[in-house]
Amino acid sequence: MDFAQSVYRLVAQIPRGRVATYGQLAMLSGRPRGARQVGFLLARAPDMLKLPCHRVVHTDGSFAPEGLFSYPGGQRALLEQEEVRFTPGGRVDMRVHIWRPQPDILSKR
DNA sequence: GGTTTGACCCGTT
DNA sequence: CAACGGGCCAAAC
Repeated sequence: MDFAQSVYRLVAQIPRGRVATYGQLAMLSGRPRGARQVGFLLARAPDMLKLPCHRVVHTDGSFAPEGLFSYPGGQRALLEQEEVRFTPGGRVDMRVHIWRPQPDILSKR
């Protein structure tokens, strides 16, 4: 399967209130060192896919650069709406919200 | 076809 | 937690 397709499909499945990391998505898509490519793919993802891109963060729970999300308050505000909890340092509490998909996530369909 | 550029990641300080 | 250095890889120039 195509790398981009795999990434897009995975992002589409991240549930509300949970987050995935770029590296994690790269790993699940069979390209362990392709984290930067995941970022690239999200940047140019077709709008019609309506992907929950705000649920993708850095491994340390920090966000994408300011200004990427047109939404007022940015990525953080979008996550707050899903009742995501943050650390005192202002990052996503990964211990709680990291997404753990079932192993067969890619084999379906 | 070499160089620069990123929605990255990791270890060290 | 922040700052730095080094590694990473495909696109864009």
